[in-house]
Amino acid sequence: MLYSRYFIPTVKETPSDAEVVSHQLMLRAGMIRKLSAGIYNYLPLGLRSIRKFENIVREELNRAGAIEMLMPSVQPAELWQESGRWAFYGKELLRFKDRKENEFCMGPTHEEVITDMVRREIKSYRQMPVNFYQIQTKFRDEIRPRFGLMRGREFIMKDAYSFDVDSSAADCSYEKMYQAYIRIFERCGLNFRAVEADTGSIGGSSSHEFMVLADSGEDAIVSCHACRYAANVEKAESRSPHTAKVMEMLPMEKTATPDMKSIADVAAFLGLTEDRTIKTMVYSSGTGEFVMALLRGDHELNEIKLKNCMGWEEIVMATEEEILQVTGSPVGFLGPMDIKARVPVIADLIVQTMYNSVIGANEKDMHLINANLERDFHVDRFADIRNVQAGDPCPRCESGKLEMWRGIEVGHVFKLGTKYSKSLNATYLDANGKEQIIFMGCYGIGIGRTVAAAIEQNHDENGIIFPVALAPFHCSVVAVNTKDAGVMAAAEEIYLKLEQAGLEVLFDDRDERPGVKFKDNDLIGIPLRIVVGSKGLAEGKVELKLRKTGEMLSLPIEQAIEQTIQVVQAALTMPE
RNA sequence: CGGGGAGUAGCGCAGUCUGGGAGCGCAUCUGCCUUGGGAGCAGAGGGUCGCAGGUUCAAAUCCUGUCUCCCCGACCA
Repeated sequence: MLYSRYFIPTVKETPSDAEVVSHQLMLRAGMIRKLSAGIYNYLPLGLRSIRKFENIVREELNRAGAIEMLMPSVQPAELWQESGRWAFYGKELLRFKDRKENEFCMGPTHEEVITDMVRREIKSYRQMPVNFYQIQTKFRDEIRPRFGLMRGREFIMKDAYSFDVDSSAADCSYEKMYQAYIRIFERCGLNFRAVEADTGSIGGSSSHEFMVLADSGEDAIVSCHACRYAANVEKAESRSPHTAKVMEMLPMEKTATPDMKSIADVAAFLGLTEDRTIKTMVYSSGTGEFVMALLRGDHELNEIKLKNCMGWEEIVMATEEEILQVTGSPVGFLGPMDIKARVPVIADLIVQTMYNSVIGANEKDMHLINANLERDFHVDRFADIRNVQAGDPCPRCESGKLEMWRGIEVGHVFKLGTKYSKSLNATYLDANGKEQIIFMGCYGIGIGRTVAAAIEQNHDENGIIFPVALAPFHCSVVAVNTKDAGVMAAAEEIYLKLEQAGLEVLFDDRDERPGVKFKDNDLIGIPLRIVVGSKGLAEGKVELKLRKTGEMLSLPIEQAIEQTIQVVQAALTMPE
């Protein structure tokens, strides 16, 4: 490709509305341009990287036996009404009517459409297992799109759906996809973890997320340093505490803590560490039910765990008025004693092991010290309702401790069970001619998000450092001075030879000063660069520079070509 | 949806408080010059100041409304 005839509108200054590095660099490198909030044009260079990744996904899914198809992005409301999600999905589902006043939506995901197709076409156990996938544009009207391709409203997603005769066959399909995902992200050279995850609104029995590790990630994940356990913090289990040694209970006293509303304030005021306090929080189901949650003062409540524990569909923090109604106390001094309304009290497991704690007196400006379980206050149920912390013991192995990371969710696999096949009545006849419900799994990969995550993980102050597998071009050839006929001839020859070898080459033939070309080549992240200049050429040499290491080699032309080909091929070789 | 911020040339911004010539840097175009890390000189083009209404002799600037975008939060494969 001739740079001068291609279209790479690079930008020197960082656009003011881009916050994270991948967004900034994709804009600066001329890969994307915003059309509207969360909606982007993919410019030629950006599209090349996206296609690269799509093809890796295709190759690995085909290898795993999945079958590609394509579903429409516009979907009829009836299917969503049938599955029950028309009412449930909320404003994220973009709805509209056609000229005949029939209701439609832009597909945010395709469980309904694929299940509808399958229930019409798959009738026999002989037709399974089967796994359909597509790479297609989704639309989700996110409350707050941000970070460029990281969280768009319109975005490209690979979604796959497996159909099996029973639960154990479905587990097998799930495992295949899980392994395919590992290969996909490994081929991209990404540093990632597969973690246990909450199933959220998609539902189903269990799921794993594939997380690219990056400080800018929106998710917190933990992994055990000793065993394979890894989980999203939303889901990560805290190990039930060893039974603590029994301590002598001191007499409880009420003490004034004027205006001390936070745990930090109270602990400091009383001269104690935060782990000696118990904090009390009130949550609502949004439908008039409340729960009081007790946690050790230095711990954080995990709303998802509490929600699941209560069996609620929604969970929201109670408002100050609601708290006053329920407890009779203003926020900041809550405790489980003498509460006005009868609400369940759920305490984190570790509260069982606490003695002589500080707890809100349920009265303005008052706390209790030396409060003890059972003697002084009652708990209805103990449950794991806190977020794990870095350094916590691993819930699966004896010696491990949990490490904490930030991650970008690039893939998610779910065991759906019969959630959709049941509501949409997708059944088959088994070997005995008996009707059975199909078992499903679904599997997503954010295409644009993965490319963005790769940039998030691979960049420096000069720009993107693409892994070879995702680079829009494998290498570039830079002619330092385009007016020098010898330089141009040599550069062109190198360019042609590399292309003949099957490499994707960007030939920077622009009539620009060298500095401009170097800056642009660095910015757009081409892994290898051959620079042809008059000085080196006089000695028959050119320069080969590796974007990643900055390593610079002065080599004879043929050798530079050979090495470039070798490096690219080595990087692209598929595992096994 | 709550809180905060911003819309002035393709990009980054000043000007708005205190009303009166629409500006700066980069980019673009022309010419000269230059060619190993975003050069230099000279010249040129480009903006109904987000939109609508109001106040005024006069509005980018004051008032009202409205739209869009960004950040934080809640929310979310």
